[in-house]
Amino acid sequence: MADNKKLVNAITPMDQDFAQWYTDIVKKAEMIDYSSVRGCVVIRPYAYAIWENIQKIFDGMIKARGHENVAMPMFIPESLLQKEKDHVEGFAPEVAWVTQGGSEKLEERLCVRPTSETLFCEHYAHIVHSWRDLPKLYNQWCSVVRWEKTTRPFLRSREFLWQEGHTIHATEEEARRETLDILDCYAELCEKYLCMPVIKGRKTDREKFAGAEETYTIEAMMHDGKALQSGTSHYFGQGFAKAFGIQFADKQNNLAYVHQTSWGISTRLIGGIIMTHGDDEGLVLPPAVAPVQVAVVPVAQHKPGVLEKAAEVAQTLRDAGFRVKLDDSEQSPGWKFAEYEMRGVPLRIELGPRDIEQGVCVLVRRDNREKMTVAFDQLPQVAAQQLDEFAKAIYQKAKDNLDQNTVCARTIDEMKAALEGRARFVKAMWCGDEKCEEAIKELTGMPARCIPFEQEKVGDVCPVCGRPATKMVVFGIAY
RNA sequence: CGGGGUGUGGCGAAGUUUGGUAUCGCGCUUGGUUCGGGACCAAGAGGCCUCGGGUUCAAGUCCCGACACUCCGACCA
Repeated sequence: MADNKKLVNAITPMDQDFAQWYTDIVKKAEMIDYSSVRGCVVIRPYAYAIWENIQKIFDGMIKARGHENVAMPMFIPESLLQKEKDHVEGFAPEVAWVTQGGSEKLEERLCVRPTSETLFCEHYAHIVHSWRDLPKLYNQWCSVVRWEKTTRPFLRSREFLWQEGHTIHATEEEARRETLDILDCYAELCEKYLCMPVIKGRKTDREKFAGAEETYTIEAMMHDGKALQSGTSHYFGQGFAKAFGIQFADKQNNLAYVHQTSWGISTRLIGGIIMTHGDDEGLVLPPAVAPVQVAVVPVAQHKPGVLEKAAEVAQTLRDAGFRVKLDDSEQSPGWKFAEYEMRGVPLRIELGPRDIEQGVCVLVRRDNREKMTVAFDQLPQVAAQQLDEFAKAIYQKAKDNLDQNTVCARTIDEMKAALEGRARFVKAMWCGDEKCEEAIKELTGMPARCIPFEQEKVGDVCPVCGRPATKMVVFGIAY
């Protein structure tokens, strides 16, 4: 009987089939439900709580930097979308259109926003007149729609939640600094809070955002060695400003165009967390965003005093600022242990009559299943310390994965060889010619992920054309 | 959008070759016994077999079509 149950609830081992493992997790940990529209999912409370925690952290970061939240409409008239040529070309293939309102056919069809540059631009053109109006540091939390061909929960859905920042500045220097500062915020969010090491860098022209002058990115490596673009920040120059007429009188009373940025992170980060830290038992969640940081499991809870003590312990931890779940359901302790491991709760406390007698409880870490006996009066300090070490440990594990699966290559053959058996990141020199970049993609299957800020010299010449090469590029298979 | 796979109570499957009363396990409900790694016993409830058309006395099963999920490719946060 117990065996059958295990079979039913089993998560496909990640080494056997990583994609199936991912799908099993999002369903079994109650993160999503499929809706009747292809590519659109229900984000269930457990996953949404993670998103809310990400929002709180990042929203706090940008508010501290002077950014303000706004809400833009979700519809963009076709004529507005078409004002910037590169932009519309980039997005046209994947926009959803509204052609009818009620029973009336619309004069002009409306696109459901795939991103809101055009709306921000139109608005900025209305409200900006003087250098005194600048900068405008706007952000919105919303959902956007992109009619993707193939979809996967969190990683690529037709509607997804994100944050899009859109700022305009009086000078190029200030706008460029904003672009890079935000990239640093993204890197901090990922590394410090989500425990995901990232590579910061610039996208090649081929990979940059439609309409951008420069696109910057943070690239993370998933457990299977594939890359996940986890955040992106663009410098637009004055391209949009000119297309939309965002002008202001500068200090010398000359009419000038603004310099613009935009940047975003999305619920894709949740997919990143799953694929960075998860294991065959299920999720492993970074403490900073875990909806439950400590699960309290009473053992022999019908015995007098057990539930009372468990409730007291849970409350003590809540008072100390932790997110705590006391599970007093009728499930067996073993079931609860497995359940909270599957859900990735960083710490579990087991508490039974034997412990209570001795004034202790058992604390178990999700990452290594290490058990330790902790006196009640030590609990808040030990929990804080263990959460801290937990975060460091899962960061280090992800960092080791990144380091051990990043290789240098000087020739196409070496690049191909690097992908033996599994996906990896490959560092190689590049001459800067887009044709060579394309050749590498064709020959190895890897697009350029980014030109890292931290450059290394891994060779002297481009592996494709043999010409001198000075830029080191990270290539990899992407989600 | 191209190529595969799948669709049967909430979940996982059998049944489809050879058409003939809808099966099993888990979960759920109720009662009882349990409780330190997914407990056990007993009694119950729950199904237009994805949807739409055909063929047939009769369709989960055969034929045609749609849709969804999923994997592998081309594109993206």
